Amino acid sequence: MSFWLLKSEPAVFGIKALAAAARRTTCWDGVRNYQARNFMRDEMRVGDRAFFYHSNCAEPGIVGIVKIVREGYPDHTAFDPGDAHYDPQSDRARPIWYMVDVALERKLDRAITLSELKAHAAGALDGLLLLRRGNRLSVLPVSERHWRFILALE
DNA sequence: GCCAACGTTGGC
DNA sequence: GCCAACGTTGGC
Repeated sequence: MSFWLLKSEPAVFGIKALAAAARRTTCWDGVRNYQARNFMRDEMRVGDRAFFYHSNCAEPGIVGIVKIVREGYPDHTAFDPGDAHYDPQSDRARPIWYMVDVALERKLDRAITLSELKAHAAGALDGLLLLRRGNRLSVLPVSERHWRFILALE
């Protein structure tokens, strides 16, 4: 089993929206970055776990845990001219963008904020991609060692 | 293939 | 709202 971190803006789709979704499940659509796509298309497996991270908000941080319930498949929002993530380069015969389905496993008892994670940047969380300067990846792997450490902070 | 311009991300 | 970082685009 592998571990991941998925970013989402709470104003767009936060943990509350996921908790309210049918079967507490959603497709992780709209990712338009090749590296992030490759992780979803090629590496995520059913049963993998991911941190649900709130970005671009007052208090960025990890707020929940989700599990991957469906492996990479074409992101249909790329085919829809009315969708904000429409990409005319992508079509059903040759899809460019992929997504996975995730289900909420649980909300954390408390949010683990970015500033709290940063406090360990030079120690136990050295190498965590989220903390790399200027990191903008919205889907990124987390080592098992880092996963366990972060959960112990909760 | 280089690289400047541009758009987006995301913390603050 | 600002701005640094960085991915993408497109002219050459």
